[in-house]
Amino acid sequence: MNKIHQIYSILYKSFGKQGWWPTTLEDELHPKHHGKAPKNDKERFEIIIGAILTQNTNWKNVEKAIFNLNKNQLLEINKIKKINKKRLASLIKPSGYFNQKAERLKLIADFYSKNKNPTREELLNVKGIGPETADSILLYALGKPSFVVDAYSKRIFSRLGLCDGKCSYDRLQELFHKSLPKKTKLFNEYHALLVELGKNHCKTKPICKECPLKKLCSYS
DNA sequence: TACCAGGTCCTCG
DNA sequence: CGAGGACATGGT
Repeated sequence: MNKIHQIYSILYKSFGKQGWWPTTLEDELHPKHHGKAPKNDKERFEIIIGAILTQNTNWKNVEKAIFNLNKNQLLEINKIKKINKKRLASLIKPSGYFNQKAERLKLIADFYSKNKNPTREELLNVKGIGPETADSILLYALGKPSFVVDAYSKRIFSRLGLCDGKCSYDRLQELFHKSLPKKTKLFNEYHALLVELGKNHCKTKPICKECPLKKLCSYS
C-alpha cells in the first residue's frame, strides 16, 4: 500500500463515509449529504450549480443560495436559462461573487442542455469552469473517476511533504491518478475526506493536536 | 477587526 | 507559463 492510499485509509477510519455531493432530497429545500449518486439530469444539474457556487466560497453560504433557488423552484436547466440575470444574481447573493456566478450559471445551463455527457476538455472551454470545477462535475455529477484537487488537498499534501507548496493543479492530480485505482467511489470519498481534514485540522492556521495524520506529518 | 472559505478570469512580464 | 488583482458574502 503506497502512502497516498495509506492516508486515505487513515482518514476513512477517522471520519467515516462522507456521502458526497450534498443535494436536495425530494420535498426538502436544503441540500445535504446522503450518499446517493444523482439519478437524473435534474439532480446532476444541481451538483453542477453547486460546483460553480462554491468557488472560493464556504459551503454554508452556497446552501443559502441553493435554498433560495429551491424555494422558487428554479433549480432546473431551462429555468436558469430563461431567468433574468439580475434576479438570478439577487437569489444567489449569499454565495458571494453573485454577478459573475449568475453569468456562469447561465453559461453552464446553456452548455449542459446541449451536451449531457461532456469531456473534461469541453467543460474547460466553458467560461467560469476551471480544472477543479470541471473535475467536480465529472466526478460528482457524471460519475467519472477524475480526482478533484482543491486548496485543501494542496495544503495538506504540501505539509505532508508529498508535493511542492506551489505545485500545479495537474501535477498534484497526476500524483493521485498514478497512486490510486481509477475508481469513482474512491475518488469521491477521498476528496471529501480531505475537505473534512482541511476544515477541522489542517486549516490555514493548523490545529495539529488531534490530527489523524499527525504521525505521518513533520509539519507541526 | 481582519481573515478565511470546496476558484477562475484577465492582464502583464 | 506564473504572479497579482478583481470578484463579494457571512462566520469567527
